[in-house]
Amino acid sequence: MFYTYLCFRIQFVRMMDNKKFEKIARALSDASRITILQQFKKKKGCLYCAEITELLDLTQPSVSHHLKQLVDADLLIPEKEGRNLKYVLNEEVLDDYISSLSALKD
Amino acid sequence: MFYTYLCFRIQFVRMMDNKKFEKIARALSDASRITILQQFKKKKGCLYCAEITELLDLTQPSVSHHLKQLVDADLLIPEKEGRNLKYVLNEEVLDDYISSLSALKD
DNA sequence: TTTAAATATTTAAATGTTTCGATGTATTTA
DNA sequence: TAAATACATCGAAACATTTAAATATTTAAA
Repeated sequence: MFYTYLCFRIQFVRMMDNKKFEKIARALSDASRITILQQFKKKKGCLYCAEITELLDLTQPSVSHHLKQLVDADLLIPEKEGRNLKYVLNEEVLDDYISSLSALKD
Repeated sequence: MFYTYLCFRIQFVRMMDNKKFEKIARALSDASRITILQQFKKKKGCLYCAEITELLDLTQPSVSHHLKQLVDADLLIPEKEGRNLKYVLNEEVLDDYISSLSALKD
């Protein structure tokens, strides 16, 4: 006797308006910010502000500015830990953005 | 007797460098250009320059500028037809961009 | 071969972005 | 409580983008 399992995943896509889409695209349109996001892959989706500053060959105010763009676009979620700041990658917003892009093809 | 078909699609993902990714994201970070891309859904993936100019409440040179951004990012493929210009949505590049975004999550 | 139509380019003004130095604000440690 | 650490904000310079008016180019039609 065999059982066949059909596995699938339901993704609840929060529909994104154009303003939001534009903001995310703009946040993604900078070399430093792309570098930042790619680092999350290596650190299991969470990174500290200080680690990012080391990574980037930019001054601390510049890094702060870039992180603000990513947080304002909801791509990163900031979590305060004492006087340090931890950032978590917001995969849901990334998925919503991807869904909006896919919708352009239908 | 039953036959079960497992259907799948192999997508050949052309790996995209950060420069390219940045260019596409920037092309997508403007309200007018988002509006342009969304129109393709309604017109089966191809649109004429004149249709886009009507759509956009901008002067012809401005529209020309926006279309250039999208073409330079390879999101649109221009095809000359006499003195008209037809644009075709480049779904492959869109897929590559989506793949690069998905890769941020791994 | 003029003339008209469709699109591109140039130029310039207005606006937005990136960057850094200087400074401000929390928070922890001495 | 004073000093140190981590991060944010302000102000200004450099640079990029958006937009439109004017003009150029390409192609088709008269």
